Amino acid sequence: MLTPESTPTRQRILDAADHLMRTIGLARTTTKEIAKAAGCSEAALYKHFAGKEELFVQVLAERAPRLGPLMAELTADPGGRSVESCLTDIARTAVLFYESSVPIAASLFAEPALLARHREALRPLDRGPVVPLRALSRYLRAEREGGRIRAGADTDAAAALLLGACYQRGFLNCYLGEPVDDQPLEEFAAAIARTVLAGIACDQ
Amino acid sequence: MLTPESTPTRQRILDAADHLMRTIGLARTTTKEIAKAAGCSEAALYKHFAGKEELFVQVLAERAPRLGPLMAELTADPGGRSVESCLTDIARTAVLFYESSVPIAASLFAEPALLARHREALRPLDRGPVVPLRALSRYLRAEREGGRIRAGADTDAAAALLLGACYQRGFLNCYLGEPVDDQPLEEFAAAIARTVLAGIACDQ
DNA sequence: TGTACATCAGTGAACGCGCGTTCACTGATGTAC
DNA sequence: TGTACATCAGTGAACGCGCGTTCACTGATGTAC
Repeated sequence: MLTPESTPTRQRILDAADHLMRTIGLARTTTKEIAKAAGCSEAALYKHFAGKEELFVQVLAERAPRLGPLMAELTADPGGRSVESCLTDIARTAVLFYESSVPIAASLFAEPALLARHREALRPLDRGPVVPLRALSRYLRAEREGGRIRAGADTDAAAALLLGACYQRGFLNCYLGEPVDDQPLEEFAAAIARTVLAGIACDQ
Repeated sequence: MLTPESTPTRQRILDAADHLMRTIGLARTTTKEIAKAAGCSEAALYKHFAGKEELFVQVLAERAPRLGPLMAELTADPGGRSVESCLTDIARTAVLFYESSVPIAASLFAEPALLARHREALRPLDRGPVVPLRALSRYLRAEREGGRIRAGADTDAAAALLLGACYQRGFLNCYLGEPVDDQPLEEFAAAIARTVLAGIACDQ
């Protein structure tokens, strides 16, 4: 069944806008370009959205990738595998996620009014960029109670370090348009996981 | 003496553009607004710059804050103070620096053509966002040779962790328009410095 | 069943506005003789 | 010294273009009787 939100044309418009924002940039993503990419008339945009800003807000709400669910999977069964391999998986996933979300998220700084509206949509506690930080800290606390992380370890700081490194790497890859250095992703993920863990793991 | 590059009107235009990009955003920073803020006519902009894009490129080249020099200061005399207090200083400085540079740097994603031109200006090895990462890694290597950092420690990973955490915090403060959490900057800086150091410092 | 009407997604063409840019010009300062 | 001309920073007004948006309309599908 077709709810108003899942009507095919509407979805094609959102897909087209999302794709254009990533490729030609927010500033060049005009109503004309969106309509052309979606295969409809410009007028059709206004049948589905109140205006251009409203359309962008919906793209952000409905097309933004989410790291939360991915991390929930990776930390679902903490007992089965080593903390280090778990953190390595998280790091690899996080870099790729940030690489995909940075181009759109960052470009909002060019339109503060849009950024402000988007912020309102992030108010719910289970949304927004802080969620992964809290989820990782929670996972580390669980491991601390399980005795695999040192008793005095600062799990918030460890989470900020690991995800921060991934975030910066994802951002810089986009910003520089090429890999930051010649270190493969897998190696980077393993190295930061190992190094942050060295500071918080129990001595064997 | 007045070189063509330091003529007063030109400087006022650059200042005005820089200020507007930070406040009303790249998209709303029009030639009309810049001229008004700089106290000159729009036509005057074209006496000093070939066009709007050229003006923005110069703002990026001449007004972008630099973290490198600040870090050079902080790591100038490594012997005198503890590594932990040094890393704490670096973390505090880095968060503030990133907070100030994110709004403009990020908004370039809205105009990929501008981002591409800016990247060319970052080609010199002593410029660009990778410089602080390398500088911090170099400092840590020096400390490793001095015997205050463990022999096997991965200084690149440690640098990526510390500055990455600062970068993400700076970005999120701007993105969310309010502090990420209620932890004061000083506490955050101390916590991540301590935690990353725990993984790489020599056991006492 | 056929017929008359309602609903609805979507269109082509036009609209006004604000943008970046250019033009012919001005008034002040410097310079040659 | 005065005079004639050159240079230069800066201006007000206009320009065309592309943008977001709206308008009257169409053709297909659903519905009452």
